[in-house]
This record gives sequence, C-alpha cells and structure tokens, in this order.
Amino acid sequence: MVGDAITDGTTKDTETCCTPLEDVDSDAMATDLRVLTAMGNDTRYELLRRISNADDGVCVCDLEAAVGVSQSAVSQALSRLYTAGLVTRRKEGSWRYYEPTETTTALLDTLDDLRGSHE
Amino acid sequence: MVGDAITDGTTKDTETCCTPLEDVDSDAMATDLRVLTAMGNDTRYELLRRISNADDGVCVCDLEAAVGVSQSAVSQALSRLYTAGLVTRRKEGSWRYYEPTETTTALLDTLDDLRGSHE
DNA sequence: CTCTTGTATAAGCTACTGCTAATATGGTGG
DNA sequence: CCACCATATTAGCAGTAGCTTATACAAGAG
Repeated sequence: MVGDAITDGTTKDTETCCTPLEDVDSDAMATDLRVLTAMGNDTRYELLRRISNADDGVCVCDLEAAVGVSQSAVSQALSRLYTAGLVTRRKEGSWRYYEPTETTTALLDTLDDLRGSHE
Repeated sequence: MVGDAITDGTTKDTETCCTPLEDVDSDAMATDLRVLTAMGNDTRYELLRRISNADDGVCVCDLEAAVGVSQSAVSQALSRLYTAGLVTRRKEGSWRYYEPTETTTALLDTLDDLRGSHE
C-alpha cells in the first residue's frame, strides 16, 4: 500500500513553494518502523531496559514481576521484541533467557547520549 | 527510588529463578517513549526522513504532497514531532519551515548503521 | 503415567491512535 | 476593509494495539 502512491512523481510538477523531496526507501522504512513501534511502548521499552541492564540473560519470570502486567502480556511483548530483532532468546531447561541484540544496545545508547547532551 | 516499584508487594522475596533487576529511570523512560512513539508511525517517520534529506528546511505544503494524507494530518504529525523534540520550526512569511534536530539525525543515523551492519 | 511449573497462544474487550472534514487563525495583497 | 493563501485546531469516527482471562504446550519431578 505504500509503494504506488509516490511512484508517479515525475509527470506533473505542481508549483510547490520550495523543492521537491527525495523519496524514502520503503524497505528501510519498513524495517525501521518495526523496530521503532516495537520499542515505543511502555511495557516493551521497560522490558528492553531491564534485559539490557542485566547482561547475562533474563528469564521471563523475573520480567513478569517487574513490569506489572500479566504473564501473558509479558510473553506477547517479548515475542514482538524478538520478531523485531531486538532480543535473542535461548532455552535452558524449562526457562527461556532473553538478551539484547546490537540493535537494542545501539539505540538505547543513542537515546542515553541524546538525553545527556541537550538539557 | 529503588524498592517501591513493585507496588503489588507480596513482601516475601520469592525465589526467582535468576537475579532481581534494576529499576528503570522513569524520567528517561518518559522522554525516550515520547521520541520513539513519535517516530514510530508511517506518516511521521516519512516526514522525518524527508525533512532530514532536504537540509535547508522544508515547508508543510511540500510535505503534504509527498506523504499522501490530508493537510490536517500533516500538520498534526508535525506538531507531534515538534513536541517530541524531533524537529524545529521557523516562520518565514506565511510559510513554516521545519528542520531536523540532533535527536532525529542521531537516531536515523543509528538506524541506518544498524541496517547496514547485520544482513 | 500424572502433577506442577514455566512459557506460549487464542479470544475478546477497551482504549487509544491517526485519519478526514470542517472550522479557526494569521499573514499578504488587492 | 475583504479575499486568499498557508497552517493550526477541533470534533468525530474507524481501525488497531495491548491488555486480561482462559487454555494449550513443554519439560522436570515424583
């Protein structure tokens, strides 16, 4: 649904008040949006922070206690983070351990830096 | 502010399967979430990309043509980006020009790097 | 095997997000 | 003054996100 809206570009240049704009790479956009929408939610953001703070893997049971929603909600949130490539998961006995990916680390670091720098 | 987070407080230190987790700085969390939710939307992401691509300011009328939603929707989107600290705006005659902030630049760069590195 | 514990999935409901349409504001030129 | 343009604001609605409850699956312990 994204692609066809913009493709006509060249034919009619209506007199805009300034410059025509480059198109946005829709593949990159899809990837970025999956990441951003996955992080952009109270529960999932807090899960990510907690997973990132403990750097040797966190199991679901601990997260559940921490974020204040049901076990089911935590599981759903973690699945979404996994799908978005923000965490890895490994099984160990009957527990599952989650760890942050490079994407998560890089973005949280960037956000930390930004908060530090201006105001 | 450690310790009160789990208001549910079943007092006893339940035997969790691994370690207790640090709390998340709720002030940082609020700021980050404002940024992430502002970026994490088709329209607003595309606006940000287009504003970032043209580095001498973009006026609303051009953006409106590009993203395929109504003028009202673009205005609302830009307001939200402004509130989240992702764009600056200046008035010039009866037009308004938008430019990316450091936050936007840093985050989009990070996202670009991440897509480049793995896969 | 059964019972228990840890996690995932399904269904359903509420609340919010983001759009459109209509209207208001504010600067510019006749 | 009024008409016109560019942008902002309001109201209202459709679609979806994210929660809860209930249920299913997986792995140990007995």
